[in-house]
Amino acid sequence: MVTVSTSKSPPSSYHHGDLHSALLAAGLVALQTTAFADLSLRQLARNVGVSATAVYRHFPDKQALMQALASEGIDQLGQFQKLAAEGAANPDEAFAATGRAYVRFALAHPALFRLIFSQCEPVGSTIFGNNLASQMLQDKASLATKGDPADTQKLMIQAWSLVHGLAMLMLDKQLPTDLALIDRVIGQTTFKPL
Amino acid sequence: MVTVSTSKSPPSSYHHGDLHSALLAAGLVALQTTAFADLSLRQLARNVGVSATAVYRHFPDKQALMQALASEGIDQLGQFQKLAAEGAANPDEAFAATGRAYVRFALAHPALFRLIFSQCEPVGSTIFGNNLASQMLQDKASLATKGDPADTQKLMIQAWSLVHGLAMLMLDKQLPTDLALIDRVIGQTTFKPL
DNA sequence: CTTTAATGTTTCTGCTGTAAACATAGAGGT
DNA sequence: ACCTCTATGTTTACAGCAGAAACATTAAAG
Repeated sequence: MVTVSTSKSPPSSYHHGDLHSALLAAGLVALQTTAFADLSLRQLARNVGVSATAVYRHFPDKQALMQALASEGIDQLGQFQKLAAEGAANPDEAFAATGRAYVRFALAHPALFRLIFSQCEPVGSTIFGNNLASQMLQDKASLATKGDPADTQKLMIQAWSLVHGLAMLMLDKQLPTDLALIDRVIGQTTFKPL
Repeated sequence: MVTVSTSKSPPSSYHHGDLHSALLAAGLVALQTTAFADLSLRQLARNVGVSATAVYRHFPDKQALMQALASEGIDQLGQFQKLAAEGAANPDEAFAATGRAYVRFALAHPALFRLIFSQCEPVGSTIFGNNLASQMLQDKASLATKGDPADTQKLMIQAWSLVHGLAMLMLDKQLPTDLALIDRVIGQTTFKPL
């Protein structure tokens, strides 16, 4: 997680103090209003008040910065899902809540959400493995399928596909961005197409 | 649909003959090996053998070209789905086959598939409305839900989200690109989480 | 204090989209 | 046959981008 260095460093000209974190923070801010494809290293450098090529002292290239931002996004998503699950009454509700949180996060942070998935393999294999909520999810799925590992895997993938598709279609304006629709599609209880 | 003009025009220097179609065709070819974000007007112009700015006589800007390509992609996807549905034994099978075709098309034409959805609103509201197979799909869904319009809509959106999510997760290497997995996730029969 | 490694800056190259001015050729009117 | 108009090309130019190379500054370690 990026801790936006509130700690030290009066901006004493030349050396910035913590350019690495500053760039990540600026990146996250920029992603609130800019599509990830339109992020420019130079613009970020300008925002931070540093020359264009200074970035390369901290990231080998643009993609490395993007990956770091994506990783940040994965953490935030996971935390958001965890929070949603904790507010649920029972495991089934928690499973559904995690799905709703997934879609809501995507709608709330479109550019960041897209960035996460634009980094394909790099970010450390799969989001799945890196998402803070995924272990908890697996447990709940396993519970719903009474432990059968094949069914559990199938349920997980179906649920993930459903929420991911819904999120993407809404982000891409193929479906209306409608919170009630999310609930209707995901359902209040565990997703059970088996 | 782009008919790759086999018809006329010996390339008599200066005037190309049918640059509009040639650019679309070149674009579709390029998309077989290049991510849509990496498509360059200049490269396309080079491939077609024309100066960089000639493009602007036929498309107001880059996005217009992209939209035209996206529209082409929607048609191709629709045809592919239609074909898949026609080979099915019953309406339920046809519905599932259309979903499988959706994912398979995405895997076979990743850049084109992504391009379609990157064009958000422009392409003429929704893919949904423009997809050749969508009316047929709606009929089959309506049949499965015994005509209830709310349930039909819900079924359509669930099915679309499921296949779209599966396709995107596979394209983004979050899930293995595994044809058997597609079948298991979509199921052989109509998707019935109701 | 001096050396050195980390972190900045300038300058440069080659790519991109696109605007403006100019060139060419084919079609229609005389 | 000739002139003109319009569609469709080309050249040139500009600004913004990612990134390489050479140089500057500074803080910390000897």
